[in-house]
Amino acid sequence: MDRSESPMNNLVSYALAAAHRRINASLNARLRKHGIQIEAWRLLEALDSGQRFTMGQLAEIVLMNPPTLTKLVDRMVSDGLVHRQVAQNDHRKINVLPTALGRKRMMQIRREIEDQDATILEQLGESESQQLIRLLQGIA
Amino acid sequence: MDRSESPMNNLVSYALAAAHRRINASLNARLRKHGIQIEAWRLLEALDSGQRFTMGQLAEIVLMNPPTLTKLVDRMVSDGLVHRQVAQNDHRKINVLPTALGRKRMMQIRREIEDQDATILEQLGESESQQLIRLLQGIA
DNA sequence: TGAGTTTATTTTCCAAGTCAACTAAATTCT
DNA sequence: AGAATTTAGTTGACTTGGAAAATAAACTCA
Repeated sequence: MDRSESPMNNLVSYALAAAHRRINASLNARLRKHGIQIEAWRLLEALDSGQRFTMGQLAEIVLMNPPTLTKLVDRMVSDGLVHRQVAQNDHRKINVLPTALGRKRMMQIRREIEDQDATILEQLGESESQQLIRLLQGIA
Repeated sequence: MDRSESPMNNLVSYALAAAHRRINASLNARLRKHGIQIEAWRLLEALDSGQRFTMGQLAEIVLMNPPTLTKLVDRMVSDGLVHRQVAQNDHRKINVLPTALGRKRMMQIRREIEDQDATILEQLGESESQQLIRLLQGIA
């Protein structure tokens, strides 16, 4: 097992960045034809549960910083995918809600993502994928 | 915060993105005090072997697209960390070489990175880290 | 040889991300 | 109550990233 091609290859952080880059690139290529960003899909997917989420909660879920999320939601609002609603109990908080179009778009894209994930599953095998997820969750 | 009901949490791609985000954030925080970007460190680290690398090879190693790397190298040149040299055998290719300052800076930062990686190693354990790296390399 | 193609890197123009400052609502503390 | 503090989200100035086009050197082959 030789991975000492460079001193970086022994670092978890590098292996993680490399793997992330690769799968993100292929995910992005797939989503490009839907004209949507991966974070936007995650947002729609989270919203699909029917649960109400605030901007802050969504920022954590979609893995973005708050200012970046604000701008993403701005774009999604003008694309008619979601809308904002001030929370009734706390007027500082903003709930984001999906539109009918948003839900529809999400369903289309979900297939693409599952397909992508199936490719990884096939490449690594079922049990190794499970284990990979487990190890990754140990970090995050 | 349990959101394992969400369909995203079973996806390798999501677990990977979440783990990557977390470790990158902590790595960035550490490197901020050195005023350097993680990709810049990777570049200096690669160059440290003494091997000559072209822009294209470096783009792969530091995990950046060529246009982005061009800009990073521009910045590093004006910071006095590296310099460019047209390859003698093929005048399309550009070799990037470290300056004395670049080498010095790299050594300082290497400690920071190794320290960060040790934290992960501690958190996951030696053998699980090895296995994580192995699984990640199966993807990349 | 030289027109046509491929390869390496950079440029341009635009989209997205970051940090720090800001607004506004809620909470805390005398 | 009401000044001070904390929390949620946005804004603005600036930096970085990305796709596609441009440049320029090397290769192909009739």
